[in-house]
Amino acid sequence: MDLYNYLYNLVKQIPPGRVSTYTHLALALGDKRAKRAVKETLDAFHDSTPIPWHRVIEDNGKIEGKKKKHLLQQENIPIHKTAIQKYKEIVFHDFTTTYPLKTLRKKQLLLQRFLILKDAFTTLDIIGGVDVSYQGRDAHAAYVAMDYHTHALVATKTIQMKTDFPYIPTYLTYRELPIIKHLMKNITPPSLLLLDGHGISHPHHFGLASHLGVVLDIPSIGIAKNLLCGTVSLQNAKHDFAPLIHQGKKVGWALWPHGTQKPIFVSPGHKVSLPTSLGIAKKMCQYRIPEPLRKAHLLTQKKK
DNA sequence: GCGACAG
DNA sequence: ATCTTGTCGC
Repeated sequence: MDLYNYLYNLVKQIPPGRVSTYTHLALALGDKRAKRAVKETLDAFHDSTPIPWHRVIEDNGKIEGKKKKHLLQQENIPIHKTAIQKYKEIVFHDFTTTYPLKTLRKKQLLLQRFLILKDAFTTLDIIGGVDVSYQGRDAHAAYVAMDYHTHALVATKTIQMKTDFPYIPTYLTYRELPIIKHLMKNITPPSLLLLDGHGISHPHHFGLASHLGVVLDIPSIGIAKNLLCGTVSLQNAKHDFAPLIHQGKKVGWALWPHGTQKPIFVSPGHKVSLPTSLGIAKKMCQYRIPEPLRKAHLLTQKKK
């Protein structure tokens, strides 16, 4: 799903003499969570695509930027200072759309039925780690495989690819799935895969690590540097970890490797139990970030 | 109640 | 994630 292109086609629907807002476009994409992504996408890429980006403004009718103001005035839109006059009368929100994000959410929930949250792996030899970095729409992904017991480096691979989906909270999978799928082609499957993001500690219990685990059919664990949902149960904390609770259910752990100030958040992806996910994450931590992920991150940075 | 929200 | 320099501390 090329969401950038889908967004561009929505923007093209705004007629001259009318304006729309980041939020209305996000709703037309299917989720108001996409508001930030809409703004960032138009700000960053409007130069490289022929769309009337200047007709998209803030929800309050305020205009940021001289260039946008000038272009709107050329279309006879009355502006006083930074505010559009009678802006509510010219706001366009009657988009023709199929709400692609709603469709993706449904697919996410269908796949979630295949999720297994028990230890369902036979061996534990090779631990893989995947990380992706970006410069504009250019994505670099790296895979690092290490021996679970000796921590010896076993394999690495990096690839480059164009991204067709912006970052939207809770839809991270759809940004990174294409490049990670490509990255994992023709690779000896590891016993288990570490991913940069959440597993079941996700509003719909199906974050990046869970989604990729199911799609690739590989046991997986999510390692996140920030919380997406839930709270850390500090009253149940042990020396270096505490359970992560979301809607009354345990969905992962906050882990402080080697007494670090800021924890990492560990959650089962697929075919791994809660206790096992914590144990493996802890065992792979030489620094704050588990070693296969840390090495993968360094590789993607070097590739740019 | 409202808003924010992994990377 | 990315934009970015020096700097405080083990």
